[in-house]
Amino acid sequence: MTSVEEPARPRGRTRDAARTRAEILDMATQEFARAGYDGARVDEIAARTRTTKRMIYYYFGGKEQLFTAVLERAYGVIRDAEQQLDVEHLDPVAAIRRLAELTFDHHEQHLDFIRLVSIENIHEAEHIVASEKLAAIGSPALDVIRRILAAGQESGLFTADVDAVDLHAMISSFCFFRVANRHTFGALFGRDLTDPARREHYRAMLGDMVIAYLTADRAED
Amino acid sequence: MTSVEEPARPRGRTRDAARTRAEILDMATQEFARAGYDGARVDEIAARTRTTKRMIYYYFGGKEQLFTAVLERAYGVIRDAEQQLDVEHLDPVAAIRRLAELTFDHHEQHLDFIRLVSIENIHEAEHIVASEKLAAIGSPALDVIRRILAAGQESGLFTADVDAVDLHAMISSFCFFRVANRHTFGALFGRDLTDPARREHYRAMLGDMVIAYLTADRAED
DNA sequence: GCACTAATGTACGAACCGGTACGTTAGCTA
DNA sequence: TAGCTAACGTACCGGTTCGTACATTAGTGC
Repeated sequence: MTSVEEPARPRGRTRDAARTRAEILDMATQEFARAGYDGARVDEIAARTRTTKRMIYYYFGGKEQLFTAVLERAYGVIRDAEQQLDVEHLDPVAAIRRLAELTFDHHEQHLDFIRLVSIENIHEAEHIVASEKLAAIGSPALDVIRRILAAGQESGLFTADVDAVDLHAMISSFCFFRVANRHTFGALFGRDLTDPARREHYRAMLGDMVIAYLTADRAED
Repeated sequence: MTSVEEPARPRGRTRDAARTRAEILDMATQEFARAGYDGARVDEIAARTRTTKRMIYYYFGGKEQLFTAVLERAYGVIRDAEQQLDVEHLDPVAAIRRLAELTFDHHEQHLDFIRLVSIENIHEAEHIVASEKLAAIGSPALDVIRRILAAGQESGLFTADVDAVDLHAMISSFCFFRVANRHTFGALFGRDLTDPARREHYRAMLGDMVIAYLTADRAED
């Protein structure tokens, strides 16, 4: 990728199945994220690789399967990142805040992934549903949230009656919306939600919101 | 739309520019929302109207302009609904909660609109940016939020340092995500965020979250 | 009732695009 | 080094799809 190719081999197309496959996946990710499933062009993906369209069909079978493979890899990256989570040594409040911040950062750093998820939702998650890999991918983050939540609720720190899935949805909502809808939001309300100058503001706002919700005084209930 | 057509006119195509235009717009909204911009088929839109493809080009010019017209009308509907907002007679806490609930309901009732917004974001809001109508559409809801927020902050009820745009983003995030991403979320986490049985739960959760955030004890700051 | 135009229908073209038939070669193995 | 196969390239096909040229008619104004 970093212009290291000519020196290694003078001319003749070397054969490297793994590299070719990975290169197709990389370019396909970019193209699908750029234009959506129907807007993406198989020829365009091929043109950006060092191989030809023929190889896309050779390795993946077709456009549909290629998109599924792109999704599988993208979700795999997320899952791997979630497995690195290390927040359980913190007290529940700090742990949840840290988790929210990491989710925030992750969304910001994986713009292509956010687009792929939006696109997949337009297609009603049909590729995910049909994928065996994605059916069983699980979510390490959910387990982490579950344990922190249990600790916080047991100690009486957390008053809210939520489970891990709902809390995950709450955190993801804000992170996802901020990135995915920044174009229409910016155009209509004149505010760029991803302006670096406001990044810390929104990151703190998310943490404040989640903690306020979890620890709110619920005397009135 | 309710099978009232044959009795009125026996056969010959009656001419009604307004009706034809509106019918095209209706079907285009459905088709674009169903399949995305590139996935939508002009022929399919035409087939669902009582007129022909020719009329789409006659009235709108092309696919691109048709999509812009669809967006313009969809956003117009939202704006009109927002102008009906009547919550300022309530105290700030109740007013914000009510506003959040109305936003929640509105998202749930306009699934096509949510999809169109997702699609427009994939295209980086290019149609909105290019539309004069949408550039000047404004947001009545923002003004309402601004006033409630000012009242709440002045009285000391609201401790959070947010402005109307950010609060609107917070509320919209949850409402939008719940509907727009329900397919991938459901497939991956096994929970249907739009299950009617959980509707009240999420509606209350949103209100709780926003109010908790706005009124949180910020002694530690 | 005549003329004019807005509104509508038909038929078709040309480019695009996913997919494939067919041929070739690098590199490993025996 | 001969032979075999995974890996690759070229050229092309056929259906799809946006868009339009051309013909027609309903309704309106005079």
